[in-house]
Amino acid sequence: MEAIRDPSGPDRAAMACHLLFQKEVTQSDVGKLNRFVIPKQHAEKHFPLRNRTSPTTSKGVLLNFIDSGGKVWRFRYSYWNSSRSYVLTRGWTRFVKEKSLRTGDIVSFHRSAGPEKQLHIKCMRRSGLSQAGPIHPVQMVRLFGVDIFEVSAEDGGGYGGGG
Amino acid sequence: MEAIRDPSGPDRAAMACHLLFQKEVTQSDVGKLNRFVIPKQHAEKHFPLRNRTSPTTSKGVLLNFIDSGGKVWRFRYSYWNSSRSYVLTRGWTRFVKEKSLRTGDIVSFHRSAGPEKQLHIKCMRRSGLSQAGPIHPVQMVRLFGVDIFEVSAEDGGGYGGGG
DNA sequence: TCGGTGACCTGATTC
DNA sequence: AGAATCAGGTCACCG
Repeated sequence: MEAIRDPSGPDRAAMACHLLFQKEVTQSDVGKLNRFVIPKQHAEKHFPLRNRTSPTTSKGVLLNFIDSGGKVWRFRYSYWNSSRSYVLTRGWTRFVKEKSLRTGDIVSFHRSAGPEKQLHIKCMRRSGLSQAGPIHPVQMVRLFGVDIFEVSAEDGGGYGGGG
Repeated sequence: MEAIRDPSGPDRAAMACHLLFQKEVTQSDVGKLNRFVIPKQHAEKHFPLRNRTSPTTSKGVLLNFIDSGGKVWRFRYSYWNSSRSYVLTRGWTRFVKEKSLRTGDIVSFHRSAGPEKQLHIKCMRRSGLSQAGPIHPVQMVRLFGVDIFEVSAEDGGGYGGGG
């Protein structure tokens, strides 16, 4: 397994997703802190918590993401005033465990191109030619077609599949 | 420790303060734990957090202390259930750094005798005849007159200068 | 009572 | 040089 492109052609389901952003997970993201920090520029662009009518959405929201196997993951997403950072909290640790996420792995967030605007989450082993590729924790599902490097054409967040 | 009296006579500003208590700081007090443990008997006597109307002041309070140079230091003061201890947390590390506090140094807490009841904080190098005396981090201010050994006549805590 | 979660904090680093 | 970011921490609450 040396490339993340599937030589047989792009995965059709993946093709329907725009990449929003991806992040190399840190030790803290997969450790005992039970939270995943979303870099601010991505958070504010794709998962806005504030708007002009409600500038302080302090309690956060629940977001649903679909993984490569079709399983729905519901994460609590909120803003921490103290560190001025956006985080996924409740539900995140379960995802880390089931996917066996480790430091250096890549997690990517996507939104389906169709009218549903469903959010998707994918992950793959940390890069390195000998090991790059999707993580197959339980189910063997082919994923990560060419869309992994697609530049998102979407602007101005909003949730199609949240809550 | 016997050399902390200023032989030239009591400092007038210091005279206006009652000594509440003093503590020799530990490694933990000046290390990476970012907290200063206040011995329970002193904490409960001088900085009470609980009262009959509000038995659980879990969030703690902010206390202002004036140092020998007139600078105001605001510390968060709270009770940690896990260790059953009273601690200064937020703001403490900055004090440690600015004063160059080291293990064995003495930190003392005072309350002004006037109607304002302002809290004061002072510190001095660890004892040892060759080095006892006030710490002069930046400004050279004479401090620590005879009141250092004055027994506080105040009882029953309460904050004159907090928050 | 203890693990999961929420909120808060800080320093190194970056910008 | 001051402000912002965020990785890596803390403790409190709750079931």
